[in-house]
Amino acid sequence: MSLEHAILVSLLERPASGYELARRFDRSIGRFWTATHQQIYRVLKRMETDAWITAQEVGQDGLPDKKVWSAAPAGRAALISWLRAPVQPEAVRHELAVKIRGAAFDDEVGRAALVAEVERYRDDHRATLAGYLAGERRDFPDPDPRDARGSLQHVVLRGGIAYERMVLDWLDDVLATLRGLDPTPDRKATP
Amino acid sequence: MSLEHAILVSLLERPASGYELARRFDRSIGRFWTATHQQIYRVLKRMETDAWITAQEVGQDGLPDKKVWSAAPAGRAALISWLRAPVQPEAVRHELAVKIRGAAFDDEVGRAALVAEVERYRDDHRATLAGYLAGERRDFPDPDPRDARGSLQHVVLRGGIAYERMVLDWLDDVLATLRGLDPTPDRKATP
DNA sequence: CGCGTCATGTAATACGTTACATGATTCC
DNA sequence: GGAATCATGTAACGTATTACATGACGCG
Repeated sequence: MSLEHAILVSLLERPASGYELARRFDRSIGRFWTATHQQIYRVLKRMETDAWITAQEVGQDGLPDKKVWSAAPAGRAALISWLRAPVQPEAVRHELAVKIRGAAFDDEVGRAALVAEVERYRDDHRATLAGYLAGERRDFPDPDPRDARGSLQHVVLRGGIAYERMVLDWLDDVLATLRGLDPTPDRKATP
Repeated sequence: MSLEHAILVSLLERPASGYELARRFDRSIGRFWTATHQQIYRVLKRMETDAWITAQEVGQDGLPDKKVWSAAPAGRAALISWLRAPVQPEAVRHELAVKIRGAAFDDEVGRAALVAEVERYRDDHRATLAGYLAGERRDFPDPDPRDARGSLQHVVLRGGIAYERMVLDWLDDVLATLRGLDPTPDRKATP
């Protein structure tokens, strides 16, 4: 597991409150690691008892105080030891692929619904790609290879961009395939 | 959730015992949905009580009897209603991306270890791609657009192939980036 | 004055992972 | 004779998701 580690990386990049972390997990870090605020608060609590992070209370004008968390030396050490451990193979969960193979057992109506869903899904990914490209122009207009942190953030972003482009091409392939099918459902398995 | 649905698609494609399903989830279906035998047995039990699937006891020479599961009409109906529901956005978990961004806070030794890990990871993905391409040559040597089931299985496989190619290209980019870094860890966050 | 956002949580339930368990067969 | 595979599970634990809860502030 490594929500802890994703949080440590984020806090090393810049200290943050639990709420701010949750928003980062909705935006930039969410590109490669998702988490909800409930998970984050629970893990922050555990990390504090382990002395991986320390809080600083910060008063705000008109808003309740917030606890700004920073990575402590023990947290940095835990992160580094995890960084040097072998990468676990990813657990793949691709719901759309299940639906596509399932479409063999649905009829014309269901296939049309799936085509519409794939188009909507493609629109989402187009928007994600546009957001990544805008972020790249904003954050990396003039890459500096001596800036390790920036170079690493940039290569992860390029991975997101490559992923989205691949998905968009594949979704075009999926749509062409779905549209080219005979409209009769496959009933071989239940005659 | 949709382990149930992945199982239904698999059983509609071909009835199977729990054990056979677990092996499919290690191989072909595992490309886009992973599950262990413990999960599968638990879900099969639930699906049987819901009358989504039915078992047929099959005796085997020298081996214990096996229960061969098939999708029942209620299961097919449940699958079709799920197929027509909106696709949920995927929850992304990309451990390697976390490690890459974390590498900004590790030193030369840690970066070298990460380079070695990325190379190993790239070898795994090369092997996966080779396996997909071999499967494509074996199962789809002469695609027939009138075969809906085959066309849909094939487009999902092409998605896997496109994904692996994208990952391999990106890993080359990652390696070039890691090798081009200044070997000093980034300590701005913990001065 | 109601809605959205900032900010922080608890509780219940569902899901996933790891380890353990059993017993037969086939292959080397 | 030992290892691997077939076949089916149970138990314990940890993680994730969903719903619920609270309260202050700012905007229109």
